[in-house]
Amino acid sequence: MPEKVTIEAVARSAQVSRQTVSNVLNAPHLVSTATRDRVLAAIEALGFRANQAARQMRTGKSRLVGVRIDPSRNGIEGTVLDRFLHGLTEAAAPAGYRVVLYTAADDSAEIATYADLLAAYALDGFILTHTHHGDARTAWLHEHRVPFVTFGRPWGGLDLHDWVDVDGAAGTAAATRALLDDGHRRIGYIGWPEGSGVGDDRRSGWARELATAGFDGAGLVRLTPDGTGNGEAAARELLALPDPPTAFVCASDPLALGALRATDADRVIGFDDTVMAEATGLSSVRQPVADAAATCVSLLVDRLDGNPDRMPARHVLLRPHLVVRRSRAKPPTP
Amino acid sequence: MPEKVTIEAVARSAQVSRQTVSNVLNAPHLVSTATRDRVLAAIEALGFRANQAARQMRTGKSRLVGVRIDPSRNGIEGTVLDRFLHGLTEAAAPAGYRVVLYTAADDSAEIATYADLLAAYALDGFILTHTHHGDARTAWLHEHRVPFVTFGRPWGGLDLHDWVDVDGAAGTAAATRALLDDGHRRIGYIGWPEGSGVGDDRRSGWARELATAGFDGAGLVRLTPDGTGNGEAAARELLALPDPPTAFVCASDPLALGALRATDADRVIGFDDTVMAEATGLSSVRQPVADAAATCVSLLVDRLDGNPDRMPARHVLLRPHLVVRRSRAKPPTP
DNA sequence: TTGTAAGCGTTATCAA
DNA sequence: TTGATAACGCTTACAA
Repeated sequence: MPEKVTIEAVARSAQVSRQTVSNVLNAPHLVSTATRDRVLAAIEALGFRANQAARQMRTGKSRLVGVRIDPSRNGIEGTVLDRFLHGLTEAAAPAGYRVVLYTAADDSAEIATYADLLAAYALDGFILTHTHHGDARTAWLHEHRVPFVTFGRPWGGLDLHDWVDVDGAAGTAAATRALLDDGHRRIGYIGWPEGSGVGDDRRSGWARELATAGFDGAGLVRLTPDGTGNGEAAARELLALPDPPTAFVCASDPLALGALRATDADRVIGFDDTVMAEATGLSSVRQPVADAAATCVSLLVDRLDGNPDRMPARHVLLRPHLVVRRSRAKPPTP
Repeated sequence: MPEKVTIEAVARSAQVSRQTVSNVLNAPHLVSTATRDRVLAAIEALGFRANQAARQMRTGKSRLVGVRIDPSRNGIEGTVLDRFLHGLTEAAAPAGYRVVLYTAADDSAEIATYADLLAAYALDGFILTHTHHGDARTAWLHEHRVPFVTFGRPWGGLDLHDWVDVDGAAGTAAATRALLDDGHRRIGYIGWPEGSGVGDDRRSGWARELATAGFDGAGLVRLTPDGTGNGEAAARELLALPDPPTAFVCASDPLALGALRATDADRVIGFDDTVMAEATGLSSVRQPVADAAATCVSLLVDRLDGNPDRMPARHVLLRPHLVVRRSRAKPPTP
């Protein structure tokens, strides 16, 4: 390991006391320009980097934030979560923070982990994903005054913490709009079973856009989990209708990929713009995941560096955009 | 935040000195059973958790290991990396270690980050991915005596560090074997351009298995990067041959998905078993990523807890397995 | 503007 | 077997 350079060594090298070096670092305005430059030069020359452990003992701050990493359950989340983690790590570093990972099987296990991480490593805050109705985690963190930001709205829970989310409805609305613009009039929706905030949100965008355009989506919905063949079966059911849809908006790329086996790519739009969309030339709604991550970091860091308490909860809703692949179909002959 | 419980509080509560509590934690054999139980009870009752920063100041160990998180470039790596990170985090926790993330644009940036992470946070070690020929990172870490394990062989570089890898050749060999068992005799290979250790390795498994069975793969190879349409184009080229292949082994799921558009799923096998394989019912070779992660952690922790120096480099090669989806085709009529 | 002293929570050393 | 003391590297009073 590289031998360690302490503040003491810098002080000796710059011919000042330890405290002056510390002041250069933490309160530069207290130090004369001449000494500051001399100290800075010494820091540079020796490659000094303040030891966090020692710093933490005095300040109580670790400059570490925690994020849970999930097993990529139903796949999609995996790739989005991955981009999210990368975005967080990249945004946190320039702000002087590092990301620590943890896993947890459920909310209560996660809460136990908070306690552990807080006591042992003094994490400064957390970034939560997969918020849901009646989330025990946010309640616990709030109660214990631990700073945190969620990626995902509280979905029916109390709205008293910072959150960042992507407007899924706006995404499916844009997809629907694009299909309408291509002349489609009957546009089906293949999504997830009711009850998940994210799924319901995405469906509402399709329904809203269709209604706005004066068309009716009644009967053109099939709800099913992601999974082999599910998207295809749903699409076939809809296509077997007396007055079948000519295009599909889907809640996910796996579902869209299934629908694709029942019809062609120009009439199907997926969600999340995963590798499978890219690999098959499928149009898909892309979440601004890196933006979301950067925003989460920025909200959290604001709170950590500012006064954590007297700061109102802030909410940011980002708009996804449609990634169009292949030329879309000409108006269908009705 | 939960109020902090120090070793001092435990000592008072158990009517012993601070040092005795510390001994119970770090050298239990020095303490009588009676006092030990009393101290343990107090620890439990107060919910004491040793402060890592303070501990680190004495021991120099942070119980933190670093892992780089990449932007999911060409997609596949994203989902595999994601599973890997999850596996690492899950395996590290019971061993008392936490995972810290960092990003880096290239090797030299990563090396700069090591220095930073080591100086500021005193990370105990690193787990590296994406090893390549002439990897400057492993050289630097070795030179600075920083413990590390790589997920991936050194591919031509010096073999003097611990590594864990998946035997890609065994995977494509198994895929080839399965197609041979189904009666296929001319089996094409669609893979990545030459030069990447991983890609060359996968191709060699197909070639070897075909040769072993007494068949010839000459002319049945197409090499192309992952990307929209590439797999399809490659498959079509091969199918246009005078004596075309009846089945395909592919280096990745995106390539396989492309090939799938040129022929049917029963004759194509992908690699990495990503969501797209699952969503389309494609057979694919699955890497034991969680095993690999657990093995990396175990090798690293061994080295950290044991004597880091006098320990020979250890290498572990894990076997992937073929995930068969859909019934495979009957022997083709030649 | 700079320096002195104290203390954060832990463990290593050494004495009892 | 247990306990007192010092030290890890830093920052926050406070004094010069």
